[in-house]
Amino acid sequence: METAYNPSAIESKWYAYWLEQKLFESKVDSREPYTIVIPPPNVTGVLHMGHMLNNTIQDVLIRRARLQQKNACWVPGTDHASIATEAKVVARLKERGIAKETLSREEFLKHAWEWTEEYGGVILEQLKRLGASCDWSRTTFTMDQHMYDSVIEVFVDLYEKGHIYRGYRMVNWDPEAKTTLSDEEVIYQEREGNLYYIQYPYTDGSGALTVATTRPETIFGDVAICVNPDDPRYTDKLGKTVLVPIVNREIPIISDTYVDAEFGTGCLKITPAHDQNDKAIGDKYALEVIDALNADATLNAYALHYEGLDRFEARPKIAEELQSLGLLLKVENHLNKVGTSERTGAVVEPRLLDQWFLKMDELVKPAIDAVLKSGEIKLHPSKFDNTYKHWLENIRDWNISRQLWWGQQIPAFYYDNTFVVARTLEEAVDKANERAQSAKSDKRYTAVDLRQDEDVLDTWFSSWLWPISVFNGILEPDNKDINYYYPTSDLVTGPDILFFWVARMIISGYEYRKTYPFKNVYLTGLVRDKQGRKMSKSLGNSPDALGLIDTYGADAVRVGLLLSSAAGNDLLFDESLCQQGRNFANKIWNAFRLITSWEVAWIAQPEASKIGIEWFNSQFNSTLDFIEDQYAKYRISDALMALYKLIWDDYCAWLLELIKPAYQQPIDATTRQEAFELMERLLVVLHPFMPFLTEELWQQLDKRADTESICVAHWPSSGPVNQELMSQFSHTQAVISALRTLRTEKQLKPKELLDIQTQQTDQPQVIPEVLSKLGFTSPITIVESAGENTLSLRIETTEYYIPIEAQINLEEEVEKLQAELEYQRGFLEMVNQKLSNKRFVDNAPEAVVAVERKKAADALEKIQAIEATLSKLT
RNA sequence: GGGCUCUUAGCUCAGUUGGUUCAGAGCACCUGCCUUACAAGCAGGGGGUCGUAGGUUCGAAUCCUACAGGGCCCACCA
Repeated sequence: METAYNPSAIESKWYAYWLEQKLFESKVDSREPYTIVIPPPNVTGVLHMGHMLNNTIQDVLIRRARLQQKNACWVPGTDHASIATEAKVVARLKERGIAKETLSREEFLKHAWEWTEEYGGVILEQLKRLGASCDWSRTTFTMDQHMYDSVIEVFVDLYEKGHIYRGYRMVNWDPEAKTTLSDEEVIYQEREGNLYYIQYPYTDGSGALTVATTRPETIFGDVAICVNPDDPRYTDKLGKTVLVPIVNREIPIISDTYVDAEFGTGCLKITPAHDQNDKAIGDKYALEVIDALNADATLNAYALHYEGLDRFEARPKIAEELQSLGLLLKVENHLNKVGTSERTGAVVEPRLLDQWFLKMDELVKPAIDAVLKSGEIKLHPSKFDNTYKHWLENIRDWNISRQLWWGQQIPAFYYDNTFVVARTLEEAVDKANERAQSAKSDKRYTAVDLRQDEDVLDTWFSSWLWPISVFNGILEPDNKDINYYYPTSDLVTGPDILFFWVARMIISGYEYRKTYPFKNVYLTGLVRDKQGRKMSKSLGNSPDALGLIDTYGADAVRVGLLLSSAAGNDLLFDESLCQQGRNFANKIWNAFRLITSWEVAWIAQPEASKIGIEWFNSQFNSTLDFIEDQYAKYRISDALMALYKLIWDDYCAWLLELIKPAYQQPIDATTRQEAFELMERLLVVLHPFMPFLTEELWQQLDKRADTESICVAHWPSSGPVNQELMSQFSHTQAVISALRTLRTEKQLKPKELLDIQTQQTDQPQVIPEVLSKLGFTSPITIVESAGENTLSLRIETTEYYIPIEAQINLEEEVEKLQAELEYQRGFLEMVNQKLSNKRFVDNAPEAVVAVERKKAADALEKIQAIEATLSKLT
């Protein structure tokens, strides 16, 4: 065996083996199911650090469940991501000189499917490199036929239940993608802008009214000027009219308490077509709506000679013209929040459009209760409860239509001046005719009379069904998969899509399965770089995920990611984390090399080995209990760290050193057997974190049948813990540590056996066999006095004081002892002071007072011992 | 603007109901070792008045208040 672990060949070998053995495939059976549905990545996405973290956690959970003999099912898949994917397809077409507008819907979709087939699923292949144990036979794409049909079914159903409606409303418009966005898809950013003070001349020629605006290009849509009714500056102006500059259109001055007299000049221009609040005021006072913008955010004919110009290009030009007209009073710098598109980054334009909405007020109720009242669903960490609650309680109707082609086309069919909602065109024709019939109309419709809505549904309107639709639970609500696997067990995702996705899945779960979609939600943190910056392409600070696997091995990367990422905490990623993972893999590799290198002989088991193994069993059991507890709390990092220490410190550093035979000496059969069994148990517990390494070693550790894999080995159960032995052992460790320190400080040769003489002052006992095995002889004798250049001194360990005999420098030692004496006297005084405090003695629990008394007694004892030693020396 | 949350060693973080075991872990760092599993290692070591200022208490990293500085979420101030 090589002296270092070399992951690359091993990883591909075992992944292929796992697939071949179908170890990740799950079928309904009588075992307890453990289900995770993957947060489907964008079908054309590539693996980044966030995915790696997220999917490693899922894999850890699913592999552990598998070892616990549960029926583990991890459903993988991808999302069609309508805006993002459509944008990419449009860009590629543009490169080839094809404009989307010149294509029919069918032609465009053909290109989109081509793209999907070309790049789709690359990310799933990359997940395999990471070791993800998904049931690939269940791979699902949100545009698969049954997934598509599920979405349509749900739309029709919700429409029929009255939850979906069509409305002419102010919506968020992305002028780049030329589609509407939901409120959640708008990201507000602070931008440096200007506040323009524009003068609107009174029609009666009595001067002008000054209005402050950040968007002078919208003056073409102005329909009124509004002031606060209590603003004394304007009370005599109410009822007058002013002229909109440039277009010279006459508009009234009105008043409403909405206007803040403190801001700007206290005058607000009302532009109902381009601002949510203006629309509200416009509606209140029955004002006209003038839309001065085109879909691509260029100005239209209302803007006269600015027609065709982009809104941001027009802005300074309009300011210039106003300046030349003498109507621009001043321009101030102004910081304001601008809504931008989550996908394209374009500045979002509020627009009045006919759109489809999902009414949320009723649907949301069970989703609130599930997390905050019944506790059916738990968020990890729970600090997200508040955020979740706030969002759901203030939820607004969801705009679910998108002006795109890539996605599920809205199943609404228009004819005459009305529409029907139906699963298919045929069904729509029938419905239209039924409706005509019941209205006693003679009119009859055929397919050519009906025209389907051009829009598609928001991507999240398909992903909110994911935990149900991957098991086909919408179309066949009683099939055996959905009944068995749903509700799923755990969901692992980032907090950035808590609203987009998690909350909505909970809503749809209660609507369509009458129960929660998952029991636990593990929210990971964001992966950031060492400086705490978000990883992004433009900063170039995002490491190549697959490159890391190539360099360090998948196991090492997994460990590196997990070691320092508590749930919900951002992870400041640094490559050194992977190094730590690699070092750990190597440590285990070498421990394995050691135990498999021994010759076995039929000799008696040394006492030290026997004790060591008994101790390690206790240590293992107590650590396993701890690990189970950490898993139960979803503290994966802590579980891993405990295991890391168990393997590195306890197994390698202590146990192996204790049982290791002398050079080229054989080992007794019992010890070797025990060491192997312990290693095997450690490998199983480690397997969820480091699947490849553990499989390799597990296979080499014993003869395994072709079909045997650590993936389906049995998770060990905890056993009894010998507390007394644990205590003795840790005491012995402390003594050894103290002795080593002494040896280092006194610069004794490493190999030199240090004769120590210990005096037991209290339980627990040191274990002489352990001391001896590790290079310290330890006749238990009491040293009464110091000889020449020899001192009986006390070495402090955590709890006890052990007299040690060693060669030392007397002067130095005296100095040290005097310092120690002073310290102890001060300490004693402090404790005595506390003990003479009546309030303390009366109020503190008995045990606490006893501890203080013991401290005092110990200190006194120490002082006396030091004084005695000093008197002998001087 | 509203709400939530955080501040503990150089870094990333544990620290449950205030009380022995509370001032910890991993990494990094320093010193000495190429000792026959592992230098991707071994042995040892130094680091913190727990953000600041008050308060409650016999006792505060822990509870309360204010302040300072981060972070997150939400919100229509033109």
